[in-house]
Amino acid sequence: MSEDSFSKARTGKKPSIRPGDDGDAGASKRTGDKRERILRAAVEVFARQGFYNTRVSEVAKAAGVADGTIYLYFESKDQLLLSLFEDRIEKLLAFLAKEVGAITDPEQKLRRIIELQLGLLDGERELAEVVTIIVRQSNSLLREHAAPKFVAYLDAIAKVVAQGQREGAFRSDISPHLVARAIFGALDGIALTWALGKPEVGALKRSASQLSALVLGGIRASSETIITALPLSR
Amino acid sequence: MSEDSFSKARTGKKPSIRPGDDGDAGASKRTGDKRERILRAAVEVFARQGFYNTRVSEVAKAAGVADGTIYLYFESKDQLLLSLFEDRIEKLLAFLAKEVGAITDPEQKLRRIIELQLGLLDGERELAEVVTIIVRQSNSLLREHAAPKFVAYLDAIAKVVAQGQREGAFRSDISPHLVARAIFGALDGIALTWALGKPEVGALKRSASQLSALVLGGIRASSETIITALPLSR
Amino acid sequence: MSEDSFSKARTGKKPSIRPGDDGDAGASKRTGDKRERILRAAVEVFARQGFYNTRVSEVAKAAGVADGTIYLYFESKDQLLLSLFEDRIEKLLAFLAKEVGAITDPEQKLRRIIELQLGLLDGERELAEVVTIIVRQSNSLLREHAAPKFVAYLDAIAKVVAQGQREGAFRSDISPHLVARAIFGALDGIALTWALGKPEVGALKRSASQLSALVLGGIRASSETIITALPLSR
Amino acid sequence: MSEDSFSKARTGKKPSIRPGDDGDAGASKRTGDKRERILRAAVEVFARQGFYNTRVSEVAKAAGVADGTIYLYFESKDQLLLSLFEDRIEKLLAFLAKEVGAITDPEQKLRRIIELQLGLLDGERELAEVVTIIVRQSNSLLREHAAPKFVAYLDAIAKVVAQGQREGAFRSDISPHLVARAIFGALDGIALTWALGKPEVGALKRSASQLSALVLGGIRASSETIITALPLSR
DNA sequence: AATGAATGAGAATTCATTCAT
DNA sequence: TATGAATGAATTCTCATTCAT
Repeated sequence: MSEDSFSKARTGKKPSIRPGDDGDAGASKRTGDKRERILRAAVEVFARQGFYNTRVSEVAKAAGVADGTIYLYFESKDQLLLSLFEDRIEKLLAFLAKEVGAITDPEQKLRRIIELQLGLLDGERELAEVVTIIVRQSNSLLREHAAPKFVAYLDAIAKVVAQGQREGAFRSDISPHLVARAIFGALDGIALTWALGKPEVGALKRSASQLSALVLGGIRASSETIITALPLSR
Repeated sequence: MSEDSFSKARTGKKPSIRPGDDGDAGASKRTGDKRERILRAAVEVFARQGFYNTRVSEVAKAAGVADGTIYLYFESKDQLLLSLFEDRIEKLLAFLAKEVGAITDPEQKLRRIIELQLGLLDGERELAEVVTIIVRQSNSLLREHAAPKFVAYLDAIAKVVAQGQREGAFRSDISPHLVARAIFGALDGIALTWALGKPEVGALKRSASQLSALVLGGIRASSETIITALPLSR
Repeated sequence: MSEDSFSKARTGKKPSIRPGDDGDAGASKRTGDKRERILRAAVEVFARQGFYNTRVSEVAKAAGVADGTIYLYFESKDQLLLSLFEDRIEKLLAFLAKEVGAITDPEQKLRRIIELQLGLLDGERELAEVVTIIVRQSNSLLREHAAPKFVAYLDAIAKVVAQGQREGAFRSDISPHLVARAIFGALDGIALTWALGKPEVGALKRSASQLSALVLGGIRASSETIITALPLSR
Repeated sequence: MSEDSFSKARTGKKPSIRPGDDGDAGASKRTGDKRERILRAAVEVFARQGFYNTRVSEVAKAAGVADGTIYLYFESKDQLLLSLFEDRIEKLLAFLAKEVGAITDPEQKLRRIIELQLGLLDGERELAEVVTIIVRQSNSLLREHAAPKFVAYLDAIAKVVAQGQREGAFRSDISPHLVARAIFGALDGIALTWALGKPEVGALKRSASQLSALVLGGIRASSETIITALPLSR
């Protein structure tokens, strides 16, 4: 169901040497600093206005740098979005590994993941936003460049589901990947409508716990028999 | 968390009398025909390339009309997207009412809705695509103009959930609206990943039945007690 | 978690910081220089081809800048014309004040004004052209934006006439403002036909002195009695 | 001080046979009727909005015909303006000949001309408007196509002045053509400022008589000696 | 490294003109 | 003849990207 180009540079003339385009998260003194400032500004502005409705100059302004500076760190506006995504999802995966790795119960793991993506954990809200933002912006970006990372994220969720199935806690008749997608989508949908309405933190928290209930109710092994007894489609 | 205007036409001068602005779905010979052709072309192209990566001229070409013709039927590119959304979601709601109205069992209703949005019902795939497409393109559009219709769609789903709760078939400790959003999001997520991969109808069908299983397992009344016995969040 | 503006662009977002918007006539190295170059090019091209028959790109070319550069200094093509008018008429008024202020005799003052508008004074021809050009291009511009300045110019002429009347040098039975308009119109008409034919400087000079003779003959106090003795209209 | 293209047709494909493009003023039953209606509508709309700010469709609407119909009578929008001018100025000249021919006194003749161009004579206001309108719209039109007719009009005025000079009523040291241009310009300027302000017929009438006084005072033979005794320019 | 003025390709939109009915 | 829906060339304006300082 989706789409676009995300290729063509407007004029041409690829830049050559950029100061700190190491892709390394570790911020060096000046460089990484600025790169990070730009990324942070980009998340904020893209989240508010959308990628296509954001001018590079707006990101620059929000980052407190000159327009041209952005091109010292990123090849193009598209690359900026892509870098943003890769950089953040990597951190998200790392965070996930750490957070979830410490938990043994699959159910608790899923709760944690849900809270994480809804930005309810610590100061990691920004991390969470990026995934959602990117997915909503450019399918072409997603399709052509970011898909692997995105898939890795979904895989991480799926792995938890698979674990639950192995341990007998979760029903086995549903594909872990489907569950992962459904969870991701549900989270995305909740975030969307939450953003469309009047954002209210309490509501989001409540949604998180209800979604957990819903999802866990759905995959808990006990549901299995009943479900399969019904005709699945018409 | 969001953004834009979706208002001003370039100059002004609203086209007052448009050839076929009857709003009638039945395409008359010349008139409704052309408007409809443009809408159909737009769905297709927007779905493939995304709204922002689609040139008006591309829609025109796909519709087999001249660029200018588009502006005989729609005020602007933005309005085209908006009209598309309003026109289709209305039909979707009507279709939903008809399809779902004939069913009494809430569970079966939800299955039907899921199949509908995944475009698995008859030739109504296009109807379904539009909702997903628009939601992915412009939040501002959604927020400022299309939100009411979108909400109506979610409400229709929520109503089914509420019915199930009243009848005692579904657990009552989860907000029907949350369920609606979650279902919508899950469907959207599934459609997205389906589109990102190599679209294969069988897979989508399987996903539909699994998602039904997941969701129904999650909201069936039997899940209730178990869930609430667990700590809802960390 | 959201996005775009959809507000674009085409219309809003006033260029806030323009490179050289000092309004200062003295061209600094880069800045005022370019704005001034564009204005000068605009006068020239508009004068030759007319506002509506001039493409922005033609002005750009004449100014030796890129098309987009024009929009760094002026909001739109219309604004360029308006700015041109305001900028120049202001200078014209200033020049008028200086030139005419030094003269005491009202008759001599009028002569000077006539010469000024015909572009016979020094290198001030360009100043003069603008007034004539704008008046001929857009009534709406004149009506909606430039009228005050234009009126100020006419007022300046009227003031001289009024002075002459007070001093008894000019007849008092004709409205100073009417005289001002007539003089302006006559000058404009002369310039027009001069431009329509084969421009020849000598001719313009002769015209100036003859027009002075005509006008002064018409408003000199001595004419008064004779005139009023005749039936003014049918 | 002048300009434009007035040439290029937008697409091409010159029409071939038009119903009533005889250039004949005598309106045939259907044809001339419609042609005349279009012309009248054009004067009105062009006068109000200016040629370049008027859409062909607006003229059509004002004339109560379809857009395409205009092209049955006129080759192009440009040609419409041109035809308008030629048609009307011819009538204006004829009217002038009749009106002025009946008068012997040059002074009275000039008064009459002034009143005519200000649209103060009978129902001939429209005739008068056209001259003023065209002169303000497209110099290129004037320069390339209408100049001869326009010159004929100015000549008619000049002739009256020359007659007065021959008869000794007007001073001989001013070129009749210059006087003609000055009168034309003054009238034009008065009409312009009248239109820019709040049109009020009384004011226009008063202006006419004052302008007559001014002009006649300026060219009456009695002014001569005094004038020439002064230095004409700096 | 950083800046931000300048660039110019690209895109939406308009509107004179055509032509099938 | 008349119509007006359709056409598509032309034009303004935007904004990602460059590069001289």
